[in-house]
Amino acid sequence: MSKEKYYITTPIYYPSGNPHIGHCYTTVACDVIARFKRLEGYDVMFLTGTDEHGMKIEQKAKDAGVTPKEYVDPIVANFKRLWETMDVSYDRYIRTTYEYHVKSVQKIFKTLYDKGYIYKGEYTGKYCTPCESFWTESQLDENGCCPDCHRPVIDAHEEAYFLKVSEFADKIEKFLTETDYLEPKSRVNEMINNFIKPGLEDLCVSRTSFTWGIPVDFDPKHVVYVWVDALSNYISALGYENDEYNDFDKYWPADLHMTAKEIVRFHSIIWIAILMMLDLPLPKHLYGHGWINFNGQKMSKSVGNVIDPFVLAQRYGSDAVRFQILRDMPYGSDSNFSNEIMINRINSDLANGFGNLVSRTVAMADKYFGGTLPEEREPAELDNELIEMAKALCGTVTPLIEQAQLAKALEEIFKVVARANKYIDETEPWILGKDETKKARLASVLYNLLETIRICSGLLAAFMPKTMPKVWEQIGADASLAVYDSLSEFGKLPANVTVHKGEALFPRIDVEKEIDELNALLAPEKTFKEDEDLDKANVITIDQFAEVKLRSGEITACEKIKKSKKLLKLTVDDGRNGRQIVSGIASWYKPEDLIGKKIVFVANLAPAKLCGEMSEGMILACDAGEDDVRVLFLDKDVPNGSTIR
RNA sequence: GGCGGUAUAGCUCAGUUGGCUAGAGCACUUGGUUCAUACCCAGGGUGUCAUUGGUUCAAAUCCGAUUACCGCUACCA
Repeated sequence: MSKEKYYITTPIYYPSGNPHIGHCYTTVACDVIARFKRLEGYDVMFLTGTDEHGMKIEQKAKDAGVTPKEYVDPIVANFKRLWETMDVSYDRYIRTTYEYHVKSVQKIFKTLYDKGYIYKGEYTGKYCTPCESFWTESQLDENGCCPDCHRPVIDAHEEAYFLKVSEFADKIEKFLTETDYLEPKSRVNEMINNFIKPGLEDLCVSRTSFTWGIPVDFDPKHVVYVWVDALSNYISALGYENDEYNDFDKYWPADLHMTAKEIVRFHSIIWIAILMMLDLPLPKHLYGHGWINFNGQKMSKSVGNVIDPFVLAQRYGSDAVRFQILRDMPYGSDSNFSNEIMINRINSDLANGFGNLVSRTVAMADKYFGGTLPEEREPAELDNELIEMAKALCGTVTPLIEQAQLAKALEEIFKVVARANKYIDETEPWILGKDETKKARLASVLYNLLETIRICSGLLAAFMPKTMPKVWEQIGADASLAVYDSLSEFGKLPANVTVHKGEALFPRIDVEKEIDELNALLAPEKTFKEDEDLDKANVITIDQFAEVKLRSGEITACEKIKKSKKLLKLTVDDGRNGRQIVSGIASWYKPEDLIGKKIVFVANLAPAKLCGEMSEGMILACDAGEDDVRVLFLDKDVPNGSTIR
């Protein structure tokens, strides 16, 4: 009987920066599923990797004065180090810079070209002449100007290859609506309504504006653009069109592509189109999960809330981190993360719930029987509910894990843990322990607890691979009892099992103390590169500075501009006739946060019309982080219209 | 602006095809217990089920309107 295969993938991550908790979530979720599938007896292929080409990396490498490969190598090493830290059991790691992948992509590109699915055309974009950069409409700033230098852009054309995805619109729509490929289902609507219904456009799949990528072998001034390059990793890593591996026939199609929601589009439309063009079988499932927010806001360095997974793993153990990020991720939507949530979760579920259950059970077996249970038993009616729950658990959890509903699966397991704790109170083993005639009853109680722990720990092993073997050691089970079939049977431990008291599995954490320490750790993290920008060429004279007229003002009214996501319309009391200023800060401030506040504005900026609203000036704000902006506020008693110098 | 979604206890959320006093976990609080990691068990809620109109014997649950918030809106990877 040959084992069934199971092929699961993470996206390949873009190593333009170091990995964070978001990468952890996707990868750890895949790891749990992969481990669980292995437990079930599947022949699992778990793939992860890095997507290392593209303009952004070329640029970052240039800034750092190294080659793109040199830039990327240490970051890739960090990704691998993180997966090691987090006990991620990937079977294969692909880098798009690997020779074999390059070969595959070139062949795929050529095949698509020969089949007529790729054709040469012209790409129209926005071009900023001073920056020598191409931009897309969506990248432009709120004024429709260059996002870097904020100067106007012009229409520009470059020769490029296009992929005829438009031809496949109907087939893709059918695939998305008639199969359960894309989960959660709400994403299907978004894909259909936003892309397919308005008319799917052909996709530009090559670039000439940068060189860090896979060359189109029959037209070397072109580089294969991300779509064909990155997405192909899922098949090139199995040896499709290369000699490095040859298990494509064995593992393809993928059983599950796991991704975060922002790249669902690529995996549900573009990837499917490419596979259809290549006449390859289509993957079975795509799960687009939500993001991890920090205290309800996006993660941001300036708030000190970027969570370094290495730090967390070091402080709490990788298992606790794995547990937490999966435990609170609701199916299909974003989750909240904070140090406090994490610590509370560790305390209540892991320390108080599961850890303490193991601790008290083992301690009693030790105290009343010297560690080894006698074989005599005395069952009672009371035992049945616990036993039935434990026996049914595996059957409940298995499909949940299959559907990537990992939070739900954990919830089910911890219901049984809670029931076991209650069972101890109901049976009162400490009273049985004092009565010589109740030894058989006591042995039954403890045995039932040990068995319940065995089943729970067997199912939890995919989630917390480091800790569960310690549990088995303590309850006197060896790993052979943590095989899948034994997890739906009750009574696998030997009747005269011997337990071994051990360390607390998950020590309780002092919440307040811990949070203080974490905050202290995060505070000095900030590093600034600004000084590097302040070279001699940027020095200005005091007269030049005086040309900018800065004044104080008070925001007397403020509202969102309906047509724009970013813009707020401010009415400012400038100590004179008042003026209206439009500012692109809606992502960070709500109108009610601003009304009544004193701000600094540029008084002599040329007026401009933004989204149909006149803006007379600009308020000052500071880039507090990668995606964080803070307005400069003045003291309440500063008169409106004062000169600032 | 277009398309979609959500609005339920202090917090995070369950509430299946409309049906009995609307639930869970956390937090809080009272009591119990002592085997255990100051832990575990039990009890404790005046929640306008966002607002509003409608369908129905009956609506948190279906339909309409309103408000608020969120997601997606394509060549960034």
